[in-house]
Amino acid sequence: MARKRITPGKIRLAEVAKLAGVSPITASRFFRNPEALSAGKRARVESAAKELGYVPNLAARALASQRTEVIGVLIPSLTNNVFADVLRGIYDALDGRRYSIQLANTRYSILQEERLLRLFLAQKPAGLIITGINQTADSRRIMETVDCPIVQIMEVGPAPIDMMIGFSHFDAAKAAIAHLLAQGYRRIGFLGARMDPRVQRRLDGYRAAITEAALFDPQLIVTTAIPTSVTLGGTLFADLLAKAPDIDAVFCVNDDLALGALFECKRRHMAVPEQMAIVGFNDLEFMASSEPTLSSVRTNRYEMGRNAAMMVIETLEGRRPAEPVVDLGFSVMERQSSARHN
Amino acid sequence: MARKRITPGKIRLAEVAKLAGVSPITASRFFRNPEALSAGKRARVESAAKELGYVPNLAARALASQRTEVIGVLIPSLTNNVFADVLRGIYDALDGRRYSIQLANTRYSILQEERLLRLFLAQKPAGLIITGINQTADSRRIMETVDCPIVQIMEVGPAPIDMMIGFSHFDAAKAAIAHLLAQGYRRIGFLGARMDPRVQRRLDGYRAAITEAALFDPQLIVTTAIPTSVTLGGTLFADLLAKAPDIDAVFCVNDDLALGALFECKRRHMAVPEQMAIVGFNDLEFMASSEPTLSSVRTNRYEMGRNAAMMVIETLEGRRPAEPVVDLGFSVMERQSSARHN
DNA sequence: CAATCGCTTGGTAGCGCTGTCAATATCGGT
DNA sequence: ACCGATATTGACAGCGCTACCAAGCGATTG
Repeated sequence: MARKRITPGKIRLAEVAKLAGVSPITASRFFRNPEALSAGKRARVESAAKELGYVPNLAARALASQRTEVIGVLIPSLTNNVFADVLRGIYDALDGRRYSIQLANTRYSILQEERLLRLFLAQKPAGLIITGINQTADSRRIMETVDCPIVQIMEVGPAPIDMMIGFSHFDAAKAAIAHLLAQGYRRIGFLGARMDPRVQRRLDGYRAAITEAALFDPQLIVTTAIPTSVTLGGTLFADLLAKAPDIDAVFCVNDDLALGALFECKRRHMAVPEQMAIVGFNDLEFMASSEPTLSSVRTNRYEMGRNAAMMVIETLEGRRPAEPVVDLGFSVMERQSSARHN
Repeated sequence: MARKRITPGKIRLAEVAKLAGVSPITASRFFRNPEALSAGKRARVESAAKELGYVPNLAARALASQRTEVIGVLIPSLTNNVFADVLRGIYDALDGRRYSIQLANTRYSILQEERLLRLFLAQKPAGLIITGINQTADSRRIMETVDCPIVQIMEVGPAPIDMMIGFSHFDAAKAAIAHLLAQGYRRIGFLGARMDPRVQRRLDGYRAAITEAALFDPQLIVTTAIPTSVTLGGTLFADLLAKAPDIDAVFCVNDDLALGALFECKRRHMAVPEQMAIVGFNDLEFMASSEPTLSSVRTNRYEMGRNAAMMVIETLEGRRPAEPVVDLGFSVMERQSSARHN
């Protein structure tokens, strides 16, 4: 038996079209490509839509058009401040646009990432933003075959899947060490936590710089797989001091560790920078207002998120960015904690 | 003319049903309510789906069923650590479940919130999580008429729209001040930034406690609409000292301000807590490992997010929580920065 | 003046799934 | 063995929108 499942009060495209005196398909076009309509009809549809308070049904649109206006974002952590800034950039770029964000947390697991990727791509996203350049072979293959703009963020490297925006963690760490060396420090320790691929590359940069200066010593390196925290910074710093009591500086792979190291210095009544220089990474807001102020490597996280989203949007709108790989660089912020070593 | 738009390679529910030897509707039921099938068919559909790598088309499902499996989340800030924890809780609760999250940032504007709310509700979300209890009258009316579980988070108060989980910011601030009073402090300053409704209630709590002790003095209060930061904490603390040089303690509405105040003390060579006690709010991770360790009011942010999501899910699954309003409480973490005043 | 072109508009059918109800199978009780 | 109740299964149409193609129409062209 045919029982119409009509929803009485709901305003559909057909209602708008009727009020505007056009066909439904013309009304549909108004929402997708207003320029295709003649000025008269455009105005009629617009006012009809406003009068009725029409809101398009995205599910119907997605089903009929076989695509969505959702941009998938895969990040490894929700807690890390670094990603908060990136996300803010992404959301800001999309503000007021038709696209929306679908966020997922890979928890630093590339297997989890692959699973989420399959889930995302099955729903035909308009675009994809994914963290880093270390995906599983399968993930990579899937992404190469899929037909939507993809931006890898947080770092740059060879062979982008599609587009890429970030900076060289290797160079950034190397520059931080170069700064310490230039300031006269010689026994420079390394503190690393979580040791995800990007942190690993910072370690490589440290190693390269310190080896070039013929100052390498494995005793100077303390790392752990444990997620980062300020408390952990203190602990790792204590470990480092136990292994190498004669260090005169420490490079921390992020600012939380640096802050933890600073507090540990205070607890031990070690003067910073006189007895111990400290350099962090990311340049979170607090680094500039601690006592002493803490040196760090500034990374452009908000811009990274914002630009990544813009690259996706522009590609979708047919204005593909001229340069698919964007290096946003970094800058070493030289502050009190790494002032010149007498 | 009828030209079928058939997508050749795609696996639809019909294909799965055919391979399993059942009708499409039975296969459909398998994915929504497996228990409704006989064991035999259930196994057949399951293996057919796996063999074909079937992934349901969510747009079609949403269109046909007139609902989505998306839970909308409205938060005022993406940067604030506090919400990072809440979000983590929400995402964790939904992990492995069918529901997904649609996140939106109100930027502390209830007008923006209302706009986003309309946008969300037009897409018929499965549920909604919204921050705070201060919505526009229109927002409130819209939410009251909509038929999906709604949880207000971050605080508790009278007249929940539907469900509510949080704690009393008034009581929490009052408890922090009570602690300082009990420790022997008498001239207790207040530092507030952003001054959103919840911060406002913390100010109310401060005022109530300090008035009860007959120690109220408007000179002790420094607030600003500027968003919070560590740097701002230092600045506000300096302002406070200028207005009331004789203060012996300061209560900061969040931990960033508290950290900024601590650094400012160090810059001024003021001993903490001997010359200046400091208490923060939220108990972020670093509070326990600073030097000196910083007292704070612990709030259960992760649990709040997690429970809010669970309340939505349980309602959706017909197991509505017995108690619609959950007070998660708080605890005053007494640390070195507010040690007993001689 | 017929042929051509580009712009705008409309008709038709179908996107993949599920709500509704009907039909059939199964079962225990008497 | 029969009956009604319950558990399973199926048929049909429709959710609201857009892809596709065709047609109308005035302007342009040789």
